[in-house]
Amino acid sequence: MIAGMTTPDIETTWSIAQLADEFGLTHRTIRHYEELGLISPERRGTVRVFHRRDRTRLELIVRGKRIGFPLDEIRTIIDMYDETPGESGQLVYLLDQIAARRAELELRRADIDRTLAEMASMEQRCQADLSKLRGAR
Amino acid sequence: MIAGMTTPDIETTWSIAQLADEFGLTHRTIRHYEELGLISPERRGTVRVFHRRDRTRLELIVRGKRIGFPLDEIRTIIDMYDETPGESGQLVYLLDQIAARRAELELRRADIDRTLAEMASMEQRCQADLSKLRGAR
DNA sequence: AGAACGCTTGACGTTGACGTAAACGTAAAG
DNA sequence: CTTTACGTTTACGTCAACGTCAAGCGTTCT
Repeated sequence: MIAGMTTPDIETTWSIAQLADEFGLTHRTIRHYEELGLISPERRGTVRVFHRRDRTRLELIVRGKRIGFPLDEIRTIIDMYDETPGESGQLVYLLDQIAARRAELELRRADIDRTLAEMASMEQRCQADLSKLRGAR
Repeated sequence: MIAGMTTPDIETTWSIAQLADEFGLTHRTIRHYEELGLISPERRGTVRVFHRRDRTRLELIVRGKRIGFPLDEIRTIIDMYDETPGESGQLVYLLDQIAARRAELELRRADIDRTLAEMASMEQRCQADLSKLRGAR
């Protein structure tokens, strides 16, 4: 009856629409990521076929975006994930990259923590003021 | 000799150049923030004079940018800081805003933590591979 | 007086990250 | 066989966040 509706578990490839749906992206966005080389889905004729690798890369992309990285940087980051450098120089380079990103991330986390702390204290003040108002009524 | 070089402690206002320097921004950027209503420095004639309020707002802006917020959102956030709402409705609204931003921030923090964890494990693997290579030589 | 600073306002340019519209291919369903 | 659904490329548009001149004003140093 409805094709592709049953046994979604064994499914090992995805269409652009499925992934767009799953990650809340548009087709255009996904194609854009391909243009920038963030993903490179298989082509069956002209049609894009996405494998698990593409799916996980998309996952990393949206996470990177939530964190606030630009797409270029995201590419270098997710490229780090599935590079398997056998050579020593490459390994050192990768470790450098990791250190750099890590520093950046920790800076951001510190910023977030401070902001969260300030918001907590703001919330305290607000609720104090509010209960004062409620008491005065 | 050099004007404005001595006793920088008592200084309570700043020029655009000083703040640009201090925060690593350009004049254009600061003016842009003013155009968007993120700051509103005093005008002495045509010249901008920045007070401590503007300075702290700039501080919050750059932090917000590091976190990855768009300038619009940053404005609503820093506006929360120095609003003193006497009315109950405003207080509730502010509390809502705080909750929303807070949720967003915690999501980002979770993303960052996961990424940091993955990077840590990547680093482990890399260093293991590296010491293997070094041992084999 | 004149040159040099520092600051100002336009106003157009650029980059990143997509949106959007046009025009077309393909394959199953009615 | 046409419609419908889903997919494709090409190409121009848009919005945010500035960059980059150009031209001018007001002190201050010389």
